[in-house]
Amino acid sequence: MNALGDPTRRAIFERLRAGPVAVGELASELPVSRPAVSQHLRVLKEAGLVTDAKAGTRRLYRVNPQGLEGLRAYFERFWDDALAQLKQAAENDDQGGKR
Amino acid sequence: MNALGDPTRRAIFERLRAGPVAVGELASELPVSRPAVSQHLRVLKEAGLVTDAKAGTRRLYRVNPQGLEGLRAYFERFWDDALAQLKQAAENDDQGGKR
DNA sequence: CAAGTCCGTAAGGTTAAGCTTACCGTTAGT
DNA sequence: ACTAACGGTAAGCTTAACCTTACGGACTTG
Repeated sequence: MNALGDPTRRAIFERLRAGPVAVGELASELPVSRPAVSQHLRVLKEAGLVTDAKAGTRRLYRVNPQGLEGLRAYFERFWDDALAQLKQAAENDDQGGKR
Repeated sequence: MNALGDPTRRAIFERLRAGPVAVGELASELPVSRPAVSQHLRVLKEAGLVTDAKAGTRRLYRVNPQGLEGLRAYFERFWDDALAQLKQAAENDDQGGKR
């Protein structure tokens, strides 16, 4: 989750949405250097959001559907709870808890 | 999205999932000071993830379902694209890779 | 083997994020 | 009106995130 907090990393992630891309190509399309892209990719990889595969001398990165599923489930749960909270607040004006 | 990048902010957000909470109570449950909580709440509010309402001398914060829906939709779209990408990659492999 | 790509890692500098203390406005109760 | 509780804001410091340059390893080709 922290991984998507950085704008550059989100840009990389969104670029990867279209399909596998090599590190150099990513760097050429972004306003940062190639090593910076490598570091961002490492963060994304450790977060389980992307996977990498050697392709000759290059290295292709792509989105990891499993990692995405985790985030989707996270927000889905949150969303359901928020709705339940709203419904309960609408039905009951009761406020418990503190005095 | 940047709003949920910070661990403390995520803790606040998850605490708010159970229902409306006042600023002081949040601070008492977290390892940070009350002003820090206020600042985090401001970020969350500007991101549209929470809403606030005066309640006497206190101020109750709660999760904003609309903001959550935006995030959910974002990942949903990503999820669909990732699946499409996977399917296409599988088809390409079927046709025999190129060299 | 030699040369050329492509990429990851290390080291260092710079900026911004997060936290704390201090101060002030607002609301409620006595 | 006075006091106390609650919370937002300002100023300042500290740490960590991010970027760049420099270097070295892995792989392919002539």
